[in-house]
Amino acid sequence: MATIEDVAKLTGLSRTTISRVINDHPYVSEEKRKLVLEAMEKLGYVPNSSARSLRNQKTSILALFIPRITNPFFSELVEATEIAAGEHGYQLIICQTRYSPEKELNYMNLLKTKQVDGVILASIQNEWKKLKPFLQYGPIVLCNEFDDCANVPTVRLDQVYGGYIATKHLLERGHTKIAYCSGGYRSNVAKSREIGFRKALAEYKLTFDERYAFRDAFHIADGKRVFHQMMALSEQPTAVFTGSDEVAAGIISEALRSGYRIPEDLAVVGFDNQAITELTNPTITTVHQPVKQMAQKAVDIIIEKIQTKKYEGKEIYEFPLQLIVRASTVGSELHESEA
Amino acid sequence: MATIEDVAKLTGLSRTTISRVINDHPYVSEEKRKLVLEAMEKLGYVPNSSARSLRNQKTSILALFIPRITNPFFSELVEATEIAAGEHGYQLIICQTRYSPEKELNYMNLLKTKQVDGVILASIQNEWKKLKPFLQYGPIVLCNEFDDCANVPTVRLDQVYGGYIATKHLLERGHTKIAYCSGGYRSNVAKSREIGFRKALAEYKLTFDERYAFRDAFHIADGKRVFHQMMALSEQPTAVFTGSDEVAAGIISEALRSGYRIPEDLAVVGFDNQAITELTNPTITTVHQPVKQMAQKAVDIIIEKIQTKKYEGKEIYEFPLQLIVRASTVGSELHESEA
DNA sequence: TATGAATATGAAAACGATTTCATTCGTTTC
DNA sequence: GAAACGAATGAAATCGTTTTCATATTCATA
Repeated sequence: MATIEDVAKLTGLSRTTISRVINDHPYVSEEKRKLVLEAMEKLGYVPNSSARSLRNQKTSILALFIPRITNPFFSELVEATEIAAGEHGYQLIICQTRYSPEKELNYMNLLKTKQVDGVILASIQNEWKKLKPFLQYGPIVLCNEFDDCANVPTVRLDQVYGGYIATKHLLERGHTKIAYCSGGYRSNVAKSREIGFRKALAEYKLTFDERYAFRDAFHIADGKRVFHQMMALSEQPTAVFTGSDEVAAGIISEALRSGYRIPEDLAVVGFDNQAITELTNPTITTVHQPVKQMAQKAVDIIIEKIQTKKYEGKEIYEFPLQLIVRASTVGSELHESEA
Repeated sequence: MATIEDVAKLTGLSRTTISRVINDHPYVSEEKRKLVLEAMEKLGYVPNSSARSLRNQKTSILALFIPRITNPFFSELVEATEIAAGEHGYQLIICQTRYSPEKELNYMNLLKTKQVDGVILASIQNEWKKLKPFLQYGPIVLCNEFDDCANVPTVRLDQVYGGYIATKHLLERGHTKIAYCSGGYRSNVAKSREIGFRKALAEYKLTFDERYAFRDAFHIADGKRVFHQMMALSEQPTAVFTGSDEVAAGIISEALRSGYRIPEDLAVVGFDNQAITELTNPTITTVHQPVKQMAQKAVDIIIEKIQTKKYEGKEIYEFPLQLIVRASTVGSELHESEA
């Protein structure tokens, strides 16, 4: 492989001048610039990234932490983040923690060893005090997931509101026995939605019933399981709030198979507004999350932090959620989207 | 940030000895080793990745090229590849070409600039002669997608067979008017499946009908569109082969909504064996692809190539596909999986 | 015509690791 | 008792850039 030294030799110039041409620095005569560019072309020269990273103390790589990419919500987040990073000349390394605190800490060493310039956490598996020490090595930005203790920029969605509007929608339609599904106990996203859920119940003078709570539902298969668990209860719920469209779809699928009518026997609300919501019959009422905007903002912020080198300091950027009403809650009646 | 020099100073030893401890080299007394480890701990020292990459001429990063990650097939591939890479101490950079030849070539510079040690192509957007020159900079391994001209290791699935068994299944059930859906004209995966499709037709003395061909179907929405296009034909097909479960699900969803019965009025075969196949009612007959095995093999191969530094040479590793029979082709009759 | 910019170039020192080559001890071995 | 060998250590070169200085030239200005 040709190095900058080879180009220097071929042109009879110094490495300095070659470097100036590469980096578009001033004070290079047009004559030499041409000469250098030709030599680079001829040798097939291209600057070595490792050498640049070492000298410039930056890698132009970001790390994105997610539990697993096969969750469509995170697929969408990765897609948007990769595109946004690319627009800034950054590459994206994927870190699947698979809900393991150890794996998460292990991936954090990417920051410590300077293999990446910054870390975007879209999920959090450790207490903040375990993660905080890494801040001395580079910026950490929270995106989607959040932590009240974390003194770093956070790009998030108003999940309390999301849980609230979805639940209120069910309450307005007369339901009083509403089950609650979420993914994970540790997640503050899930906790916030539950707060919104409870808030809506409270407004209707209802209390949260722990028997109706299922906090370990992530996939389609979990939805199917939960449906049967719900139906095994002495007092069956007439509606269910879920933390993801996959879970909602699983519930609906199994309910239909068991001869239940949706939404007459069971109304279902999903979350995420995935393509799957338009697939089932009935289609799924859900909450739309502006993932692209969130990802774009997170990338903008982290690049700013990389440049200013100020990593600490809480900043919250919050985007709104939107209820999308479909047939899984309102049946064949006329329905419309509401904000 | 502490450097190796700081550790050397604190211990009164040379950089050489510190490096020996870091890399577990022989000829370091137990006494000094302890001393060094303590000093590293005390200083919070950790080796700088860029410096190591430069000196060792390796980054421990792989690049994975895919069209877009929100396609569940590629999500699954990324998940498996990231895990396999991690087991070998490699990180994974995601490159979404979004079906653009220019983007693909642009990402290829990661190899040229030595930002990654190797490239795994799970999709191909350029003619091989455009990609071949990059082989001088590092290994390229094809995984899933393939190209007859490419003189590099290829890990693939027997797509001709996949197209064949799915189609034969429909033929055996008496269908003679079978539509064909695939994703992309450029893909050799799609082309191979079509060969298998045609082969099965030929065995039943049937010819391929171009009016029944839809080669631009990727997503759920495409499936819905295709359903209506099929039904607008003067002679409507009674069965349809699709290149993805999403498309199959889209077709089924729209068919049911239009009052068609599946499979009585229209039998549907999907591809990929995604979770979605168990969601629809009826469940979807599909072709299972051993994605994890394929990803694991691709990673093993590329790491071997990185080590041996021999990049050229065709090697084909092929994994089998398997038909999974479900209700979208056999209705309520008793059905079973066949190999 | 001397003076001070502005322009153009290069030598050498970083960046932070690893590796080659010497060197210094002990210990065997003949 | 000298030669040979293995263990333990360090000085300095190296990986391929960028940047800091220093120097040389040109050119306008007083």
